[in-house]
Amino acid sequence: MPEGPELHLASLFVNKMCEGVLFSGPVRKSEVSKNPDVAFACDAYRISAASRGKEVKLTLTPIKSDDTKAKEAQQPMDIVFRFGMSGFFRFTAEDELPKHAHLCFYSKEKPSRVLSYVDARRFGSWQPHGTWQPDRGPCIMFEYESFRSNIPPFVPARIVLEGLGSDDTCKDKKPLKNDILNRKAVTTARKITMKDEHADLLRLCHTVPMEVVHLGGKGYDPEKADYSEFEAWLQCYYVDGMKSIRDHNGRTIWFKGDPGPMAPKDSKSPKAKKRTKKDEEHDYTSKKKGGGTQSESAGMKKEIKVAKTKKNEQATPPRTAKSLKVNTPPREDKSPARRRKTTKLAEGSRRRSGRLTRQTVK
DNA sequence: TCTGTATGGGGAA
DNA sequence: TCCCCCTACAGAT
Repeated sequence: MPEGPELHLASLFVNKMCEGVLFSGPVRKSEVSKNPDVAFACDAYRISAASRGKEVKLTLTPIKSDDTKAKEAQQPMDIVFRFGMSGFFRFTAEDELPKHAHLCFYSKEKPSRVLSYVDARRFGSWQPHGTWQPDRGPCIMFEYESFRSNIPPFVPARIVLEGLGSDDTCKDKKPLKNDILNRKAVTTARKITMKDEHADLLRLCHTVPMEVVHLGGKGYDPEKADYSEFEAWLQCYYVDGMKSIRDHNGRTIWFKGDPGPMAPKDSKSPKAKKRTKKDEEHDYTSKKKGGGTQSESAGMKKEIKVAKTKKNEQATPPRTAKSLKVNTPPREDKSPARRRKTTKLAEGSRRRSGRLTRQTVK
């Protein structure tokens, strides 16, 4: 499922920060981004946001003035964002524009404030005049009934899904559609989840991200937010005592107990992963010492690209370590060193709350 | 300085 | 099915 909760929180963030703010001028794109320019310039406009699954839509709405009434009225523009691995929104002073800000909306006042789309890895994308991607499935958080009705049962998942109807048979039916899931409902859902090992898998796809959305008042700021509450909520991902295996795509699956019959036969934990020939070929940095092969030239090409990128972007001061307190049952190894290690490795990913599950079912 | 890890999604094979 | 698009950062060397 990944980023659902995070994208939704991003839309809430935009609406909160941009409420009452008048934006003005052109939308500016960084030079390094390969995403399309946003041909929108307006003397005065407002910004609002909505989310659906793993997409966020910004709507730029021009404000009519006497001047513009005489001219042709400018139309609103939707821009649909997908965050890739590292996208998020910030709202800052103009002189505090974040590194890797790739699309910027400037407020009308001086000095300006800026709503910026920030994306270090640049895997994210945006589409001017965009629409919700038509071939995506229903939003598991806010189109739960649709999500539930037309899911073809993948054969490997048959055992898990067997016996599930198209209807949600759980007693707690509050968190549907655009209803607001209150804390009481979350608690109820959690009790059901904990109580029944065979809790409805489809429902968990809905309740787990909704729990993240409703974790409470820490706000949305992927660079500065306090993730301790979220980290305490995690039950499996990077939690001491849990197991992990790489699947055939090299993706790490976290779980506890028996991995099940479909576990990759030669799978290893991430740390024990043996370096393969494919890894070597993929690793352009190690080619520096080699001699004149085709892959080397490809590697060098990449290096040049990397150097180019670094030239365009300023260095970031090192981040300070964040503390991690996991409020789950006591574990054997609680040494600060161990905790620091797992925390830092996971930090960047764990903060991407939506892609995490409390209990991975595989 | 080098290496491994994070893993969404487009597109080629 | 797999490559590729990218950067940040911790830990190893």
